[in-house]
Amino acid sequence: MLTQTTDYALRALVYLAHDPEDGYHQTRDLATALNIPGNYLGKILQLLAHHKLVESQRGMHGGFRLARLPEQVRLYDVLKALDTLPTDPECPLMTGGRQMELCGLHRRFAAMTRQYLDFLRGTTLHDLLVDHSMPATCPGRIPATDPLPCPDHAGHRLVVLT
Amino acid sequence: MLTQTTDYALRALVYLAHDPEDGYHQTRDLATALNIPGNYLGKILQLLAHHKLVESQRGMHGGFRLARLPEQVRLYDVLKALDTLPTDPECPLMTGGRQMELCGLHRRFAAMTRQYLDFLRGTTLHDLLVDHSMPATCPGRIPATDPLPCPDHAGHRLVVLT
DNA sequence: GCCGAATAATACAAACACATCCGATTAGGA
DNA sequence: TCCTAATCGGATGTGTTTGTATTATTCGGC
Repeated sequence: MLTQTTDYALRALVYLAHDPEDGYHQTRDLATALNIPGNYLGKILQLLAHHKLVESQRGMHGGFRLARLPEQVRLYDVLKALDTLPTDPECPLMTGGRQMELCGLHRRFAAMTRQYLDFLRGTTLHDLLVDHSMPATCPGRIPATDPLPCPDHAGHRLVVLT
Repeated sequence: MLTQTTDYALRALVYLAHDPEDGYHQTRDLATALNIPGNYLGKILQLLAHHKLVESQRGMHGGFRLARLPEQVRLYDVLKALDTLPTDPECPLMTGGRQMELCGLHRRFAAMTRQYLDFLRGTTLHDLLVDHSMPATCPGRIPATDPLPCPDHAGHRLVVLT
């Protein structure tokens, strides 16, 4: 569901979103705090910077910070920047005509995909932070399917493992 | 959403499911009909055979056929055989303790994943064949989210592209 | 019962993407 | 001017998707 790269990116962004006014955070700090290979995280952050999701600053006291408010960064934007959005499934048995008729198999997976995309479009970094309950903006009605079992954890950023 | 291999496998199985009593179908025929590289399809079919989803017969008039009735093959079984089921996401920030507490990010993706798994468990090859409407067994409530736009196409197997 | 054609089964390898690491370069602060 | 940290390019290992070739079965005809 979540590719490694995407997971790393989202975790870093959530970290940065905790208080957006906090200035720049260095790659190394993020990497150790989030338990992510530093070199790779660097590349991911660069990608996010190219797509204007984070801003970078070189030199001393440099690092990365969010380029927008957490409310303005949808998961959709992140996956798009990383090019890990699921593709619109077309039935490969129909590719010839413009007749966009999906076979039963692909129609179902298309529905799942659309639901997933709705979820990505309806959820922002801010939603992930608040987290007391599922956000009203989540169209996937996930909470109905499965009420969250675990209690929330506010000081999330401090709970990082060894 | 659907990996290439999984898509190939499901398409081949749906093909075979059209009439399960029809005897054996050769890899080459499946490959040309479904527009799938034959060599690779052979490997996939072997995998499915090892997992008892299809039966194989060598030699003249040999090939592959379903090992069970279409109603008894869930998408879940197929993905499991191909080892492409999504893994239960655990929050990587918590891996140390047995305290299975997922952070907001991973909790949401876990919910999406569970929904996807329910869909896979609730859908069989037979459901894909009938296809007049979403099957009652589909717990993902996908139809509510998105009523299927396209009309059904019964003679699916004959509609294969050039 | 034996031979040869048909077909799955298996092995090997090339091309590509993903995840990871490393070293050299560039820019900003003190 | 130095130190620091991002930036950039390449090298490595693994997994996926595909192609080619060889082997092992099974069937049909003689």
